[in-house]
Amino acid sequence: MSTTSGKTLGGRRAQAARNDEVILEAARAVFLDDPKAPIAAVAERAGVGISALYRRYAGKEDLLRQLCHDGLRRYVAEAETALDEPDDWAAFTNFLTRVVDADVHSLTVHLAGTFTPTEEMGRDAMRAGELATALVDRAHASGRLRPDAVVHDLGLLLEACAAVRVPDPERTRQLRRRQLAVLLAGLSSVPDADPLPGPPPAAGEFDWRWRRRE
Amino acid sequence: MSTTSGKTLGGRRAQAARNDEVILEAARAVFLDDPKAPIAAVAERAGVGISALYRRYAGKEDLLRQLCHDGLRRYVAEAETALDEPDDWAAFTNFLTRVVDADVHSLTVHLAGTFTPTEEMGRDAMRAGELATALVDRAHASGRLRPDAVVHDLGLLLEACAAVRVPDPERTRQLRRRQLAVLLAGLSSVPDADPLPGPPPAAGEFDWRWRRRE
DNA sequence: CTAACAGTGGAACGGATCGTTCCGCTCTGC
DNA sequence: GCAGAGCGGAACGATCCGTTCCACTGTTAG
Repeated sequence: MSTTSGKTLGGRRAQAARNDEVILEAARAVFLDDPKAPIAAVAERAGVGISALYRRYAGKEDLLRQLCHDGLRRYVAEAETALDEPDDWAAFTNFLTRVVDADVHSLTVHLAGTFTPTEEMGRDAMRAGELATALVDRAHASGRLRPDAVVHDLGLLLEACAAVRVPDPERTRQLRRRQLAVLLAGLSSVPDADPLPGPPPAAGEFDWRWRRRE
Repeated sequence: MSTTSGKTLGGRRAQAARNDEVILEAARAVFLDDPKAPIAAVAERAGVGISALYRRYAGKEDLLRQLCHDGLRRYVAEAETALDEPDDWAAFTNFLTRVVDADVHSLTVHLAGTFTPTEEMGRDAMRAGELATALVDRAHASGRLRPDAVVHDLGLLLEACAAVRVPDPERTRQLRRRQLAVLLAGLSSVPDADPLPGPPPAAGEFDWRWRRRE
């Protein structure tokens, strides 16, 4: 193998570099399945020892934080991509489909509270909120989103989809798409529908998860 | 206080009888909030010692089983009540509203797997399935339920509502009603709607929770 | 060729949690 | 007044889990 500082590395270095990916992937899979899985489960799933984990992350909290932040960035990225779509309603539905498929909700909200967030995460979360608002505004403009739906109804919607879980991941994805279809149908404007009940979900009502667990 | 074997008891006996209720209520509240809360939390919430608990139940599993069975019976009772309603669609929606309000789903599905079920529970679960099917059939007959919705879509729906959680219980109820409204709107038949995607949820797909945790 | 070392596996440790038991106390019912 | 039902809560033992530590291995610089 090449030993110089070229692109491809052989031996230990290469294995180490590959482990970076393998470990992150394993962590995603494990914590997606169970937000409070032990760290040893991640190592086992990755097929490495525990040391390989602690060499890369200061502790469990560090790993969780990174994972959550990745999820948040994914959310923002999907929103930005969706905003490029010319059709207002399609932008809205495509965004939700992508986010549900990627299980971003489990990576962000369900992991919150298990670590102290960074300031950058706060900024990203704010940006995420702005982008979501923009998507909802455009969906309203298209006339296909029922007028009494608000941004924070997305929180309910994503929670509902993330709650669908069966052992098989692919089947989970299918059932979530079905759930999403029902919810989107329910959020579509129809001539004379009863208005949605109760005070609509408000800004701070879902932040409680982000506060440090007691 | 009367000491004879009349209806009202005074002193210790009365306190003990009252504790029966208090403890069950506390257990419901605690395990509804967190399915794997420690038993001590129940005792604390009830304002009694741990002994008072173990005097009534052989162990945690016993308590959980009873709680879950109660939830199942409640589900059946609500379904039977709903079936008395003449209007087919109203029977369907009223049933769901009652079940969601009572948080029956958290009492049954979310507690499953933490104990070995009894045969009677199996029978009740089967009866619950039959009643739910009857309600869905009538809803279909009314023409207001979209034709491609199936019984087991109720599982998704209830899961979605149970997933809504905020610290305040009353607010939780409001938000769940809103979620339910969206879902019911989505399940309502409209002239030319896209069919729901994917193979519909099937019979055995939600039973995995009832299998003993590995 | 070899000494230093980055990278690793996994045993071991210490703390936390939780179900259950047990003992001593109180107050009732006879 | 006494036997005992009912109870509070400390104590115990079993897990579980995050983190540390050490011995080992293959690589790489010189």
